[in-house]
Amino acid sequence: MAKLNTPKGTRDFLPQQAARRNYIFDTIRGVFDTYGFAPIETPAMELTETLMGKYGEEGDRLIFKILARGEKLKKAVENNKVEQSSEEALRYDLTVPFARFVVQHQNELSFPFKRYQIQPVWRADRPQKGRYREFYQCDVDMIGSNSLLNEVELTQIIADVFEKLGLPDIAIKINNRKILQGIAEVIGEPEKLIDITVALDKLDKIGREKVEEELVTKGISTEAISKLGVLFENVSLESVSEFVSSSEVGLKGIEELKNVISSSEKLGVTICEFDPTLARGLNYYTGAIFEVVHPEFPSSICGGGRYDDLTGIFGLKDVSGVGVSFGADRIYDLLLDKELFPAQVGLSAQVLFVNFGNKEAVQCQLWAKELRSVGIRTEVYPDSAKMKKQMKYANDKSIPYVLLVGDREIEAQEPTVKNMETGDQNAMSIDALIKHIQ
RNA sequence: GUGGUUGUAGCUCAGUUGGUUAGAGCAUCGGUUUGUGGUACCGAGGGUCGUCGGUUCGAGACCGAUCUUCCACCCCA
Repeated sequence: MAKLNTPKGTRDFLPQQAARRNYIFDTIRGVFDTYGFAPIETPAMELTETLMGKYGEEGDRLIFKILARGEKLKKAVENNKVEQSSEEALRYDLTVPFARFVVQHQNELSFPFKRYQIQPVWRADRPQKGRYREFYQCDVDMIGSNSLLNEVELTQIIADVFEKLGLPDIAIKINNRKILQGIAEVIGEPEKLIDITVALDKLDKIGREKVEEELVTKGISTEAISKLGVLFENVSLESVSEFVSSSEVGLKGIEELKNVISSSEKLGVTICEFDPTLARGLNYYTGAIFEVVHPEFPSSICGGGRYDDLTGIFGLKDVSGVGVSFGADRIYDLLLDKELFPAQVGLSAQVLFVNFGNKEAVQCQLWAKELRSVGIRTEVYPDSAKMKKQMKYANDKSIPYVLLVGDREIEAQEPTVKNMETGDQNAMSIDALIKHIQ
């Protein structure tokens, strides 16, 4: 057999895996529906210019560019051009395409606009555990409303989704970019917000010294770094509030954060926790930022935040949005590790008709039609293969009832029904079988 | 993009310091059983040892490159 493989970081999904993935998508979609979000879809590829510059330097590098074709490629090669990519690139996430979508269709939408979108995205990243080059994001966003009610609704949605998936032991880590901005202001380095937040994000991972080293390499003054000192020792909500008390933006962030956490708690969502080191590299966040983690999984399984200016880049000012993205592939890996997939996910047919030959198969098709009309999942084996093969097929697919239809059964108008679990079998009319199964 | 790691049958893996025709279990297919699966027994198919190049009389084993896997960075769902 020829050596076959899917491209790096991409996978095939066998029937059971696909069924389990659908279970995740269906669960998430079900929750989104109950909050009144509407589904949309956008193309797998966007114009390169739509994507570039929205994700920071790192993000831009990971965008899959599509090669130019035909004459354009020929010319580029002939002229020794470095740039041989076309105008198109595969989408890197669903949020930026959504912003483009909103601006482009602003006159056809009514605001605040609540949408969800479950589609694959592509990143030219190095694959590792829980990290793929093609993966599905399940995005839910509301745009055109500044209200913190939206943030609260998102924490409810997150809690609902993971409750339904049997994963209540998650934590929603919350921070606010305004607080981080306040910190940057207080230490006198407001321009270095991104560098400071990214470095701070690693505090629990690499420790204070390494963070300070990184800050130095980013050109932040030692004076500013020493001012940060207090935060390294005590990063409670109180200490951070105190730290940013001279910054208007910082205080606003604290206020928003407290509001979201306490409002969520009143609605029974008690898994939110303030994490001042949560930064998230995506440049476009301006307010609340979220990340959902599970103690037994190395990376976040859901993340998002508020973005005030994203549509501004495409020419629509003063429209704020907030949303989160569920990482279906990581959730899949986690559910698999913890063996949390319900057993009935991916059940095949309930009934298989064994095929004895053309004449008998016609009777099977007629009876199968009756069973299907009342919603019983039914197959007719397509070939009059050996009985052993057909029984094995039913056994392999865990089909609980096998129906044998030969001359005797047609004569009596009652198929022989075999219960594959007990091995018992007896003649039964189709009506009796329907009653028995239902 | 940086550093490391992995690759032998569909899957999980053996393969002695380089030495004839590379093995096992599971899976698949066939038979024992032409109207009976899940157990048992018998048998069969399936591998240019990831790929290309090098060292050697001789390479699955050694060296180099490349691809892939996984891991740590970076970043992120």
